Order: sequence, then C-alpha cells, then structure tokens
Amino acid sequence: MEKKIKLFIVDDHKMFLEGIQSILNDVSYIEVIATAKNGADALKLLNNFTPDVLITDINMPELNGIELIEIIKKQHSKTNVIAVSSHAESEVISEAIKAGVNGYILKNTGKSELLKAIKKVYEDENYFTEEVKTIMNDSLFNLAKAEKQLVKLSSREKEVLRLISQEKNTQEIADELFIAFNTVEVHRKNLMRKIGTKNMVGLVKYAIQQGIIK
Amino acid sequence: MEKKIKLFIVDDHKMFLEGIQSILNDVSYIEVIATAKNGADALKLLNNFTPDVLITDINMPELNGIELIEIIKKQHSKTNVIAVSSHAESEVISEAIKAGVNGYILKNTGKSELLKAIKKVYEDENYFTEEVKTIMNDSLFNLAKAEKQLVKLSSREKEVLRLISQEKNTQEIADELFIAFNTVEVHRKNLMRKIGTKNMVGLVKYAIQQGIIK
DNA sequence: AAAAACCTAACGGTTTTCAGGTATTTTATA
DNA sequence: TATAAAATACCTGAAAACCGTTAGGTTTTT
Repeated sequence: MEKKIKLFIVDDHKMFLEGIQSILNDVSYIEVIATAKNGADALKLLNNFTPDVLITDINMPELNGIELIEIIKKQHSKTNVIAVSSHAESEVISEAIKAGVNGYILKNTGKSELLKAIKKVYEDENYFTEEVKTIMNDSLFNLAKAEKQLVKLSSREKEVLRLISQEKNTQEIADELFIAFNTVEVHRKNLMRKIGTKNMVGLVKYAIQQGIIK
Repeated sequence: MEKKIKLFIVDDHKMFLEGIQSILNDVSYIEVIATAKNGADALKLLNNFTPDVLITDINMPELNGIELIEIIKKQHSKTNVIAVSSHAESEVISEAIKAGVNGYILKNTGKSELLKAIKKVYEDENYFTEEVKTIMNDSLFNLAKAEKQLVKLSSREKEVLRLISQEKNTQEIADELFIAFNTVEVHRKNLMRKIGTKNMVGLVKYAIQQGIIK
C-alpha cells in the first residue's frame, strides 16, 4: 500500500484510546491522525481532519456512537465508520446499520480482526464480526429491523429518563422539572413506547446501554 | 530497577487487553507474564504464575473483579492488585477497598498514570486516582463504608435479580422458578435491603454494574 | 403554510410494586 | 447436632407505576 490509511478513533476511555493507538503504531500502513473522547468533540475535529476510517465506541455520554454515525454519514460521507461495542445487542447493531455504519466489531475481538476490519472498510466494503453476523442472520433481527423505527428521544424525554435512572419517582421528577405529575407520566409512557419496553427496568437498561447515564 | 515488575492483566475485552499490553511493551521495567478474560480463568492461572501486580477490570461476568480481589488477597497475598473501572462509583470503590485492593484507577486515565500506579503498588504502596480520592474523601463515603455491610447475595437472590433485570414481573418470575408469588416478593425485598435501594431501578443498575446481567 | 413532532396537562381505571409483618421447612456449617 | 442462614409461603394496606385517551399550545420540519 502506497498511501497510509488515515484513522480517527473515538472512545470515552483514554486508556482504551491509547491502547488502540499503541497497537496501531506498529502497523506501517495505518496512521492515527486524531482521537476524541466523545461524539461532540469528534464532530468539531472533523472540520480539521478528513480520516479515511473512523472507529467509534457505541456507548458514550453526550453524543453517542449511533448519533455520531448518523451525522458523519450526512456531513462527511467520504469517511467510513467502524462501530466498536462491548456487547452484541441486536437493537444496537440494527440501529448502527440503519445509521449507515460500514463495520461493527466487538471489544472482545483482537488485533488481527481489528486490522482486517480497517482494511475492508477502507476499501468501501463492510466488515462485521462473526458474532454480529450471527445476530444479523437471526430471524428476529429482520423483524426487529422492519418494525422498530429508529429511536429518537427528545431532550425532555432524555432528561426524564436520566432522572428515572437516578431512582427518582414521578413526583420527585415533576418537582425537579417544575412540571405536573401527569406530564412526567406522559413522558415516561412515550419513552416506554419509543424504546419498546413495558417497565422502568427496560428504560434504565436502555439508558445505561446508550450512555445516557452512569 | 534491576528486576522487572511481573504483571498479570485481567479484562473481558481482548481489545483492551491487547491495548494495555502494547502500551506496556514499550516499558523496560515491566513484563506482562499472563492475561485472563475473567476472574475464574485468572484464578486458575495464578497457580502457575506469581505476578507482582495484578490489574483487573471490575465489571466482568462470572467472577467479577471484587470477588477476584477477595480471593487473591486470601490465597495469593504476595500479589498486589490494581482495580480498573469505567466509572467511579462510591459503592464499588468502597467494596474494592474492603476487599483489600491496593490501587484503583479509571479507564479514562492515561498511560503515565497507569505506570505511576503500577510502580507505587509494586512498592507495597497504594495508588488512587484523583477522581477516586475525591469520592473517598466525600463525607458520605465513610458513612457508606461503615453502615453498609458487604453485599453477599445468595444464589437464589441472584437468580431473581437476573430475571427482574430481564423485565419480568413478579408473577412471571414465580412461574419460571416454580415458587410462589409471595416468595419472589420476599427475595426482591431482601435484594433491595441488601443492595440499599428502594426500587427496581436501583436493582437493575446494580445488576448491570456487577456484571450479573448483560 | 401545512404537517409533524414536542411539551404540557388531565382523567379514570388497572396492575404491580413496596413496606410491614408472621411462620415453616430446608440447607449449610460451626 | 445445634443453630444460623436461606428459601419457602402467606397476609394487608398503601403507594407507585402502568394503560388508554384526549387535547391545546409551541416548536421544528417539510
């Protein structure tokens, strides 16, 4: 390869970021041109850098991986994106694909697979690890993809979700946001409808998974 | 330093494991003698290896970091332990300290701090990052430490917790375990008492944090 | 400008959780 | 083997969550 692959890495853990960089330092055909610790920072830096491939964590606070991918695909279409996640959850994978991700690998995969993914994605091909492909082939996956619209939470809903996840009850949330008890209930109901769960356990799991809290 | 510091690293993410190894490869006075992807594997390997310092993730399935630390401190007292975690939560820090951990750092800290921690802990001193120290100095921390006995869940309680975290209600859990509705309620109440929360949101957060589910 | 989405609020009713007990059997362990 | 801990089960009443629906005003998008 005559030209180095320009990489941009996004992860909220400095230790992980440095680890990946250290691994990729030894690879002659790759150059890490920038890193960021969340989606918002990444977007700012993308005005100054034009990476060939961007690797992003899915679970990040503020602006998470899925949202970042969506924006990149609209505004920086030359950059291909690999999502990295701790867990293989079909909803997340489904949303990442809908957002236009080019690859999806898990954190429990090693260096060789990471390099394969980077090369493939650089060449405008897709790369998904076996575990992810298994889930994608699952019959339920296509159903889920078809019937489940992309979850877009409003800022108010995220706020309510955050407070629910802090173990606050409806009245406490109402007091804190200066809105009526009933309004909080509506937000909660809409959250459950959008996220597709029937109780608060599902909500808090989603919140943690999406990095909205913790 | 005449002798290399022998390191053992435990983390369920291969990518993280390899990243850390790559970082530490460049450090002359450190030698990574072994790695493991969970607490159980680590314990097995500790029969063959005697590391000076063991670095372990806190959130792992099967046998988590806290439990691993407890066992190491009993059975391999020569090995000092550094806990690595994604988030700084006072309960977890408190339990790690009670388990006898020698250092506690966050994944959002970088290489230089990691090396400092390893050196300090190797010399039988403690090392805690600023963020962790802040939490430890918090007046509530000492209270929490004093009044909160170490959480020991029975296997049945863990089972119920797992099902609660799967968004199942009391009746569904009762049916699945072939026990009475009321019994499930007792387990749930005991879980809430032990974990120190007043609702299921707190339970599921604990379950995720402890790697009991997900 | 129209349509869609969002935020707000309310009502009535159902289901589930939560908090406080008592009590028996089984299992682990000192 | 004593006894402590765990698992089982039941009860009551209160609190909170859950469900369906309507509806008006605001903001954003098309």
